Amino acid sequence: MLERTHLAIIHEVHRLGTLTAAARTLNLSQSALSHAIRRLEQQAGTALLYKHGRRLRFTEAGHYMCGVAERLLAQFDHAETILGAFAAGRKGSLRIGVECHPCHRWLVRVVSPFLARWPEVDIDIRREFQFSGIAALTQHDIDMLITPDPLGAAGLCFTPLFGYEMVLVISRSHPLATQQVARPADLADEILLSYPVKDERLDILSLFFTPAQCRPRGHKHVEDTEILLRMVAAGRGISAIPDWLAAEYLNELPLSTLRLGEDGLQKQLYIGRRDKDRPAPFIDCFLEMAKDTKPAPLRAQGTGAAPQKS
Amino acid sequence: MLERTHLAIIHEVHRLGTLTAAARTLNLSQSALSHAIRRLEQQAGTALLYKHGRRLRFTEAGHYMCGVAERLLAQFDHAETILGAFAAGRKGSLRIGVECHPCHRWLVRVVSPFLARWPEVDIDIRREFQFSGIAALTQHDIDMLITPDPLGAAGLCFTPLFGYEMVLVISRSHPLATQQVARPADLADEILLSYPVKDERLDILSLFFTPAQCRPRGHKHVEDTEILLRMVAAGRGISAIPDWLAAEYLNELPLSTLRLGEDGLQKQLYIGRRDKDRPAPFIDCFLEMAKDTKPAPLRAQGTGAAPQKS
DNA sequence: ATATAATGATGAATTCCTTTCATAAAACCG
DNA sequence: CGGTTTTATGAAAGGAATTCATCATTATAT
Repeated sequence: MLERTHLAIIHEVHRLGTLTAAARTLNLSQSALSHAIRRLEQQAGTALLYKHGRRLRFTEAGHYMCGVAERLLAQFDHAETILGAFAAGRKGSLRIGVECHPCHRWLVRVVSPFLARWPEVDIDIRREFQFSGIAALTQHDIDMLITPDPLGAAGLCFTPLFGYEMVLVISRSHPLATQQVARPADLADEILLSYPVKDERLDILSLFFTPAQCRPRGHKHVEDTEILLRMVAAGRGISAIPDWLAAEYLNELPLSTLRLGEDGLQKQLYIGRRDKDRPAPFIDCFLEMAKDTKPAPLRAQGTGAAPQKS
Repeated sequence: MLERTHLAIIHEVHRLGTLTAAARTLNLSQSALSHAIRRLEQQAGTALLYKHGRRLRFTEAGHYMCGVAERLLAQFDHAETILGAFAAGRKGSLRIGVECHPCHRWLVRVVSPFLARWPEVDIDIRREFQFSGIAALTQHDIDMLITPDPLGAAGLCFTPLFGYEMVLVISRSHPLATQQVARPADLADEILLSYPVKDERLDILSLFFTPAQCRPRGHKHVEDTEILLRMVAAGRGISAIPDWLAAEYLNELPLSTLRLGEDGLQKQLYIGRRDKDRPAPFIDCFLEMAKDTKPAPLRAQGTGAAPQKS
């Protein structure tokens, strides 16, 4: 029967390349590993490793088991961590996924007081997901997901946090800076700057340009908000960001904001979790604190759309 | 350390409600389960079960472990199922190298029915090799190699697939189109069109021109068969392709085929693999299917050499 | 109430599986 | 060709899981 030790052995052999090295890190003899693998292979009826020179290589089945090992060992480790948290009289750990690039600043404002109040709870924030954030949540890779796109999935529930408006940011010296509203056609000759996210997850493309059958002239990815906005201020492109984020920068940089279309691009941020999770009190608490933390208030001094926000 | 057996015990106790019942389904004694849980609890430092009447109830931590058990056990089971599929030879992947540019159409005719028959086998076709196809095969970069040049290498074995003849294709309006046979000297003033392959791997050069100490006037590389033959038809060059491939195009394009030299340029296609590979049944099956798939039959209506094929 | 059945807990003994030890075989490296 | 590194293997040792026998507790039936 496949056991955790088998997975650990396979994982270490994969990581270190040799049985001998793996044996060292596992505090076992090389012989023990060799025997263990042999036994597993006999039970499974298929080889997992084969000798290539004096090293080992994985067969297809072996490679498959590597993947299994990586996933399962992580889950074992996590389970033991949580068990330790229970033992220590606290409740556990909270892994939060964020599918909203600019949300980082807001999230920090939620997490800081939470950590103070639950000193025993570990928070882990993840932004990269193998597939989607939803999948990560379903598969227990994370415990909560902050996202503007609450795609329905069985066993999940989403709570609205706050509404906001995606606004266009342009340099204050841009010809359009005097307008209140931007239309797709106005921007056909611009370079769009965005976070490095798939096109279909960029609202300005999917909800603004594409319906108007129109595209900006170019599209570049920028990781960092500060740099992105400095590039916009320098007239090297345009971008779309949440109104509250724009508000934070209107004092510092020569930027103007415009509404995207007549009605603006209205969005809503949600927090999702598995609905049949044990009701750990600190999870509920995090949710409450998140709901009570609105984005930094707008200072009504920029131009264009942002100040008119509801 | 948390082991699979712990999870199995917790899971069964949760499912059946009592240690005694769980012990029965697990083929263990009630005592074994009791001891195992006790050990785990001591290591974890927290209780998982507590007596309620003469039954057992789960603590918070125990409930959490139930969830972990359910998820992890399912993954263990699934992993073992897949491992069984590997062992039974149903699952795997087949990386096929092709050292024969025009073989693509033929290969598709082998692969399609194969995929239908082995739904769990993934096929990956590779045409570019860092060194040679033979090296790729020896180094386990591919699992099979389709090639007309079975260069001997230790540990490899080659199975013949079918014989064919490399024929010269020229435009039907070419002065030579009336002849049956082409000689190197006839072609000294032509532009040779070929797939982008090293000169030494082009049979028309190494087996036809070079022995006669003669070269065509020019040599250009073309990736695509269709385009190559259209260029030939337009009189922009000549080329050498397998007879069966030529046959497919003789109806569509104004082409003529000529035999290369008195005896023609006879070739044979082989399929090679490592001879001490664990004999996965789907590999043998692929080989059988490849042997049974002859190239599209010749339609004896072209001119020149092709119709005389053996 | 009391006997009876069902269930879990526990310590000691035992069994079985894992690990180690010692050694061989193979492969790489100068 | 030795020296070194690495894996494979059989036998022996060690240790952890399991069983056995028994007790304690609680529910159920009479």
